[in-house]
Amino acid sequence: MALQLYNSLAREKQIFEPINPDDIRVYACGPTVYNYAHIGNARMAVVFDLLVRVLRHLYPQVTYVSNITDVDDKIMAAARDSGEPINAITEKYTRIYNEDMAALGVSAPDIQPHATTHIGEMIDLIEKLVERDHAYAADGHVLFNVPSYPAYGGLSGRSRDEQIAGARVEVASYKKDAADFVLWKPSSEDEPGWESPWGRGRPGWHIECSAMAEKHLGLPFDIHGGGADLKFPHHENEIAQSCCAHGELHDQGGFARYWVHNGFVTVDGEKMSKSLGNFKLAHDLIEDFPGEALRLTLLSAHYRQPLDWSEDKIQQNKKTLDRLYKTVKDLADVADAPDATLGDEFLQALCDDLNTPKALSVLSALAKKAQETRAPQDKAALLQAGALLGVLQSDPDEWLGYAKGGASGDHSDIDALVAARHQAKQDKDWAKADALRDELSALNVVVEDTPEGPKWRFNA
RNA sequence: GGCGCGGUGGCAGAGUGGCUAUGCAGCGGAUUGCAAAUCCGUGUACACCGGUUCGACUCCGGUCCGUGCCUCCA
Repeated sequence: MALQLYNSLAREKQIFEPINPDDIRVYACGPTVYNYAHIGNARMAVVFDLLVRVLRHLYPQVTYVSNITDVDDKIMAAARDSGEPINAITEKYTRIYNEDMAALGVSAPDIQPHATTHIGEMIDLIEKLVERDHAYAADGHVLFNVPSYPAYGGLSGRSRDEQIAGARVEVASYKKDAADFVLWKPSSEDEPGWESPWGRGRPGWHIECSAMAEKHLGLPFDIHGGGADLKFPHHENEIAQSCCAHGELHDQGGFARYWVHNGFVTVDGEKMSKSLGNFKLAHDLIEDFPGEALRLTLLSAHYRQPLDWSEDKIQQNKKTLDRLYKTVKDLADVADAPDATLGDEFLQALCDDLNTPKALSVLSALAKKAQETRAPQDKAALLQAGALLGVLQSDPDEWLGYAKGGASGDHSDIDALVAARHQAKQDKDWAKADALRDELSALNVVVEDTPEGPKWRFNA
């Protein structure tokens, strides 16, 4: 089945044609690790996790690289503010990021390169750019000369003149052109730095992704992604650096063929951002809600659309999962069908530029069908569809609260109340039975009468 | 100002030139001592104004509103 992706570079949906169908190569810009990731950051991780899952379903091998930016002025500022060493901060937040994303069902990338371990590759790349007259050293800095790359601006769709007209920042005096950007900058003694042909310094932001993508994937590779706000300047600059370093002055696809950008998470219609203070940390949310409910919420809108975040929406998606898990529980005695294949309609939805809302509607239809037919292949189709989305993989008893937390909890009191109510029912003492139900409700316990006798669970 | 995206039923959210999206919530019914679950039924939705068309929510033009990027940003 043909995968279609909206390619930001072409500004249209295109059929994905791999460079080498035997190894699909994907790069997504990862976090700068100086504090907790918010749910907007998590959206990118979940979206690209899904894209990689779909690619793995379609192709025999996928190499997914997503970096950790562990050298950055914001990290230095965080270190100053907290008094902690820089590497303590970056290690801490890298670990937390990976844990939090795992809680959202995000599989680890195949390779998670750190910027600080690729300084040599960055210096090599900068040297190439200097040799080819695309970059120049000035005042301890090395800058990329934007006018040397005529195709500049192709991704974000703005000419160089437009950028200058809109420039909000003061232009440093050492720049030849207002649009030029930093590849390397000097570090003072108390700042992290590496020896280079231009003295002790550290890389600018954009060069790391060019260097790491090239090292781990080779050029050109298939798909490069990230949040929509990275289109300009970050991705624009990556393209400029990588294409110019290799003499690809005209083909913007000389770096990556397809550019995929996810939309923002908003709050009350406004972009979630650290400066507005309207952000929700993934780390906090996973304390309060199941990761799967958060993941489903992130997938409930198409990835390129804005997603307005609210607790109500999480609850709604949790209820959807509750219903689906009830279906799975219902089908517990239906045999597995290991050789069953994923339904076409479901895969088609995801192959249409990751149309997750459509896919979710198919998922509901699959659940309904499986419930009706109780056929092994229908059950398998439901579970496989869930697996591709990264949901519905927990134990339904666990999810629904029937699993009572193993040996840790003593529930003899609840068992006694349930038994007493059952006895009252046998005696047709409805008043007493209802009173006991109320007591149990107060303990957050739901009792369900089934043909096999009463069952109870904690109200999740 | 430049470039872009969007306005769909109570809410969320796809999609299509003519045929039920779907989910959550609600309503009616079946079932149930009660409840839960399940099943059946149930909504004359596509910002506004023009145009094209046999027919537009879907295409074109305009208007209004919201929102994003324009070198911190997923």
